[in-house]
Amino acid sequence: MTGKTINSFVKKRNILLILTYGVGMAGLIFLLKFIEYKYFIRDFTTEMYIGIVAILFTAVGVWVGSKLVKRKSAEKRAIDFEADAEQIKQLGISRREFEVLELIAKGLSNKEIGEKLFISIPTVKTHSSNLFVKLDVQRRTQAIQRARELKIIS
Amino acid sequence: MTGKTINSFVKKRNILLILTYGVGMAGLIFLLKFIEYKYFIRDFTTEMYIGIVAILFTAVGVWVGSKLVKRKSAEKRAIDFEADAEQIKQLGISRREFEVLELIAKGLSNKEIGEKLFISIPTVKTHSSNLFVKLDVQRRTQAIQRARELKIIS
DNA sequence: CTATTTTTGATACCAAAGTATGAGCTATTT
DNA sequence: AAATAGCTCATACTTTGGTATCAAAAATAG
Repeated sequence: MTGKTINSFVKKRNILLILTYGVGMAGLIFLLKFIEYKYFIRDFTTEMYIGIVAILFTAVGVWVGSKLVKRKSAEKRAIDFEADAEQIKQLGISRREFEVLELIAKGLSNKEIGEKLFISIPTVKTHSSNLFVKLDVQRRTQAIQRARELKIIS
Repeated sequence: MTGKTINSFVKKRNILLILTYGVGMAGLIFLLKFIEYKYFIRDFTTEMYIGIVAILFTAVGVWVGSKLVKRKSAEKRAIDFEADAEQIKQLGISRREFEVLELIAKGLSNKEIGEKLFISIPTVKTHSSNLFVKLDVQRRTQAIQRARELKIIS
């Protein structure tokens, strides 16, 4: 769950992607050569031929470009999501406290949180109170805001 | 601020975009022709020439593709943002109630909201209470959650 | 100009949230 | 075995939040 693990994962995926594109492009060139020599044998003028190449490779480029951008934003999201666990540990937030935080952010009352986690209201209050100290806030609404800033909840 | 206004705006932008790309491509083709006839005059083999065309147009395509995707997501965001005003009116949320909602979401207490808006605590309570009815919630934490779902706040 | 909505405020009361303190229990680590 | 950390719960108290009801300016629409 460390940054290095995810980074190497992303690198592997990118190498695969580039390979795929490379093979695809080579295939396209081969296809063009094949068409040129086997079927039309110079029936097309050089201009037309170049036009076809330009259109085809523009299309390939558009596809690659959109893929790359989508992948980039997906990586960004992955990195954002990863920041969570680190932050939680760094702030010393315990497992139970985090569960309470999530339910607070969902808008549950202390009573509802207690029912959902099978603990008493005083216990919920203890957890939330400790949580607020660790998040350096006074109220649960602030805790929601803060936790979202720190990306420990969505 | 209506949907139609934004849609026509977006259409205009897209037409401009396509024109720009078209002119750019035409310019590239012209440049290639220019190079072909004025400088190299068949010094390059057809294969090399096609290779250059393929690489250039792939690059153009990648650029166009990424631009298109970025524009698409930007439009999506604009549409999401527009949904706000509509929803707010549909729910009958008043200007002042919305201001209170925003400050609640920022984690402010009723007292702090009152100070910021220069109104008394009872007034803040009146607004928030009416707001909760319109959002169909019981607590301010739920209101935050609900308002985010409805995209009337970020 | 009048009708209506919005905004403002008060009072009273109850519910929920938050703090402080203390304490028992259970793993885990040293 | 002892220390540590996390989870649990209780009691008491204070603060904040939320509802209900009423009412009066102020702004806006018709």
